Amino acid sequence: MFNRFIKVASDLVTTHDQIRAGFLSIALEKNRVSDPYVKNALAFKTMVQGTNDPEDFLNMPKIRPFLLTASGLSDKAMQHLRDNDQTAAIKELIEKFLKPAGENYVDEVIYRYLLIKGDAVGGVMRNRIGVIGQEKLIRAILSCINVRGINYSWMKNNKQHNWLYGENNDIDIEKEIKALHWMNKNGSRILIFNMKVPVVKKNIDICLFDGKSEEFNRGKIVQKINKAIMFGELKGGIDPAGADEHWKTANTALDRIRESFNKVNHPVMTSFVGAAIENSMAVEIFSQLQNKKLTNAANLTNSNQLTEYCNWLLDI
Amino acid sequence: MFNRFIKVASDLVTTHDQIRAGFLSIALEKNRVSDPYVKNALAFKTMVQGTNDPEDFLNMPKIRPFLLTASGLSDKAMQHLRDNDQTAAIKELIEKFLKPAGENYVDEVIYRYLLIKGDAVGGVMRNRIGVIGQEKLIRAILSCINVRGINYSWMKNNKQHNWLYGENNDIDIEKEIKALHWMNKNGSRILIFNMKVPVVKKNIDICLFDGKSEEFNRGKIVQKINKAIMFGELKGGIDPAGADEHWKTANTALDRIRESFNKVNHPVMTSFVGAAIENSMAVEIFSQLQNKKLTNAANLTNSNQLTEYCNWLLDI
DNA sequence: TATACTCGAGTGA
DNA sequence: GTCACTCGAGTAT
Repeated sequence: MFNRFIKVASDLVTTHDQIRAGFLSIALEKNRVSDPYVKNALAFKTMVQGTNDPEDFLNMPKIRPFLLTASGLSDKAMQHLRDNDQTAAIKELIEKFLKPAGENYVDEVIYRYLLIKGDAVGGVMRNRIGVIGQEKLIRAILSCINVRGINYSWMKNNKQHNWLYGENNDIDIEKEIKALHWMNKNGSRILIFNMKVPVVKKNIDICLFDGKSEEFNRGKIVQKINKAIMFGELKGGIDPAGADEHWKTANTALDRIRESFNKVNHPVMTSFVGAAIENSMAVEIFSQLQNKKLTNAANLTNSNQLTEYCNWLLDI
Repeated sequence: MFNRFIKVASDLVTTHDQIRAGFLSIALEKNRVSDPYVKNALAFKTMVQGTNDPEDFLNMPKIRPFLLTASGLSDKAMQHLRDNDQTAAIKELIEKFLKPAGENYVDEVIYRYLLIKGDAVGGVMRNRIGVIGQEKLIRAILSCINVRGINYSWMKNNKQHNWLYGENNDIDIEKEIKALHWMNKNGSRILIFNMKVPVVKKNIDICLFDGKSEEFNRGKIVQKINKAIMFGELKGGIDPAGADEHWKTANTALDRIRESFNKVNHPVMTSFVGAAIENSMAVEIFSQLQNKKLTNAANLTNSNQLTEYCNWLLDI
């Protein structure tokens, strides 16, 4: 059996309480992320004291980035635009919105800046939520390692590429772990997070290789097809409305992994860990587990399933 | 051959110019969508004139929705929270951010409201972009119909379910079309957009059925397995960074369609139309076209490919 | 540096 | 109510 705590498909489904908790923590974090933009707006308000007309903004090169945002351009959009597109956007902002606002033109430009940056805050948040999911998984793995008294080493998420000896008082190291190494009954194991795997030509969240610590070789182990053991997709988001959407993405990603490794005659195991699992996708996941398309799975918000998944990961 | 204008994979790739144009039109539209929120903020500012302290807000029930937003809660999040969660969020907003802001507490609450609503503006925009993509496809189909002098009828996107005779001066009807009907050499055809198909248990963007207009039967034709001809996924977004992400989603969606109809022994054709197509996914799409997993495809921003796709749709 | 990762803000059937 | 659609705001490798 793949996971003792997944006996029927519905065991995979996320509870309402977990969803509520997830959205609450998003709101808290969003307030922190918002802070600098509030400050920017206040600073802008000070900087443009003394102007009498929105046209005056055009003579203040320092506020161009602020105006570009206020004119509706995300940083992402700007990468695809030319300088004159951007200047045109600012002029349109002034003509269409700031001049009609009359004496309220300062509020108008600040309000528009904040609306556009609010979308940016959303983007930053989504990345954070993903990182937090990864940290939660790593923390769970470390807990299993510690409970079982397994010796391990870990590598930081920087360019040093040196293994650090795993201590028992390893508080908060999940925030800086790129890779883990340990031994099990089958041999030496290296687990890497978020790595581009050349055979697939794609990034993969969870990558398990057979290899001694020195075989990590500055990340080059990902090129050794024969060392690959298991790959997993991790989805840390809690939104039930996004659950099926992101499972569809993960499903294609996992298919690409299987196909790429089958093509080089080295089939690998695959797994899925998700925080937002709804009924209909749970049925698909469970069915893939039964027919062994998927080797293992867990709901990230279910500590039993997660522990079971981590122990399996440590043992294969 | 599937499409005369797709001879090699790279023919599918979106040009830089189209990407630029897409982001420019997003910025324009975003400014329009932002407008009401700017007005809300100005209205709030007026309403709270006369308050001296953020605590005063607690006695103004009318501004509770505004405060909820300012406290970091999206409308989506609120669906998953209880009343006391929401009240707690407002109290935290006041204690943690508004009181520390001192006499600037009104600006602070307005700025936070706008940042959170900015994320909402992003959400509204994404839905609009999707709708605009659908309208672009429908317009292209109508153009082909008109150029070829095909008689057609169409049904509005409402509960009436009556067929309207297609005129040649059909300006802007793409905005209200739910379904189209016409005849071709193979029989009577009904094309429905954005319908849940029971066999798949999922919504599908483009649904082509064999059926006389009366067989539409208030949408019940989607239950007639034998009437199904072709299903397509449409992705109207322009962002190249999202291209592979959304193609992965579409790919699983198309797989579900094929599997569901194969299971009931009625294989159907499938197709993909996308505005953001990058090289690597173009290779996958082209390969699926060659091995006939995918029956046809087009880049929504390439009018040759799109016209070819629409004519194919009218003829199958 | 090209490429593809993070996920929920909306919406509607 | 339930479910799953829209897509780009960021980010990183």
